[in-house]
Amino acid sequence: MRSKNRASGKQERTFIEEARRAQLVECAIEAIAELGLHRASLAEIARRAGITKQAIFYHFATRDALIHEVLAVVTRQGAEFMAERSRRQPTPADELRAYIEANVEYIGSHRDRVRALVSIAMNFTDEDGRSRLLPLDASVYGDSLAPLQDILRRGQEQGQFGEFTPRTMAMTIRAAIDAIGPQLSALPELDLDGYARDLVQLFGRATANDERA
Amino acid sequence: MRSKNRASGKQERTFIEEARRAQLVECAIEAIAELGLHRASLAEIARRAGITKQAIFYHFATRDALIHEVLAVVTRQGAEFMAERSRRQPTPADELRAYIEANVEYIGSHRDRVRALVSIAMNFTDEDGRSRLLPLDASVYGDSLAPLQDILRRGQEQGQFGEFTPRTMAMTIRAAIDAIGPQLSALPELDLDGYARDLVQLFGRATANDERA
DNA sequence: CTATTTTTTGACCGCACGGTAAAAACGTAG
DNA sequence: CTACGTTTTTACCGTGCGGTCAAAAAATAG
Repeated sequence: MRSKNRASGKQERTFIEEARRAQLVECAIEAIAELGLHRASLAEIARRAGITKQAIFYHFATRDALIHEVLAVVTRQGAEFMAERSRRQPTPADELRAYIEANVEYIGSHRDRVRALVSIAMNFTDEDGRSRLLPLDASVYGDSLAPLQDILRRGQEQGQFGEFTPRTMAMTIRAAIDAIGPQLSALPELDLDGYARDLVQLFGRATANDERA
Repeated sequence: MRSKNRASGKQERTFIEEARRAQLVECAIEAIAELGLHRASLAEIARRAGITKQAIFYHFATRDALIHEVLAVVTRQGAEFMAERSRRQPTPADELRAYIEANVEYIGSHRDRVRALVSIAMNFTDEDGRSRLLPLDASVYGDSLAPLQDILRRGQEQGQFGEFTPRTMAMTIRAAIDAIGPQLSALPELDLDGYARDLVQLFGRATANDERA
């Protein structure tokens, strides 16, 4: 019984249910990446899954629930990817380089997911204009910025980095990275490796300590 | 007769019509900035103008026409603002500083317009996902970047700037500036003057010629 | 084979959207 | 006051949306 699952809170999901949920999430990602959030209707997502719209409601209570699941899946997978790539680096400058390279690589190899994420972040709003993503807003302007700011501060304390406002530097680095997504849509042949190299050089100079011997 | 105006192409618009059009554009800007493009329905815009939805069709053929007019008005006013502020500067480095400062100032003093512009740029799409803003896309990834790249190239030729890829540097500068909008929404108390100073310093270092005597 | 549970569908609903047509209100010149 | 052109409203359409409900179809268990 489903009601038993719900009541007990346990996720005794069937094999089929798990598979369908995963499939629907994937189809939602593709639809959102391709059409934007507000055009990715349940009918459209269902069509891509080879299912009727009404069947979605068996697996997800509302459309919002499906979108939230998309968010959860994408952010979790993104975190896993970044965790894999960010082996310990000897110095803050190396950490910064690794951070930029890993981010650019992720964006390049997961364009659909990034596109979908951006579309959701920008358009998943309440009846008023307020974002329904306080957790994500916090993650974008907090969690996601925090590790960067941490690297920058440590670099300054150790004298490897010069004087600057860590928050502004962190925001600028993230902005430069996040700008890649839209650019890829406009000009798909963009040389990502070269771009990453440019960014590493750019922010290497911007963070460098001028007063070095 | 209206048809006469249309047929001749002449804009013999009444005083009232001109005023209504301007009012509707302003209301549309506010609605889009507040609710996002897809929630800014004709009914909502009409409500803000104290008019019925159907009256809009007398002044604008379709909703798209109204949105396009919003775009035209905002971009034109923005260009006027920037033209005013960008007095000739003696060196490329000064030009770059002036460019950053003028942009940040504009964003700070026209938040609604910037928000609306961003929402339109991100969501004004065709039935497929393709942007309906080739002119704006060109302006965002071309026209708007071109003067920046121009400054950067001249600085390199004159030896005031060091070695870097002008396109990447220009993209990063624009990304840093454009990131202000979303940040303002999240934390409205942001110190814009300080932010502008930080950016000027940051990109001053990033563009500097290391091999200077 | 049958009974039961899980999964999917078909038929709807109410709603808000962009858009249309015709009539009413308004302003103004003769 | 009247006639005429301008502006706005009232009354509608058709469409697609998210969502509900009961019945049908697939699985699964006995």
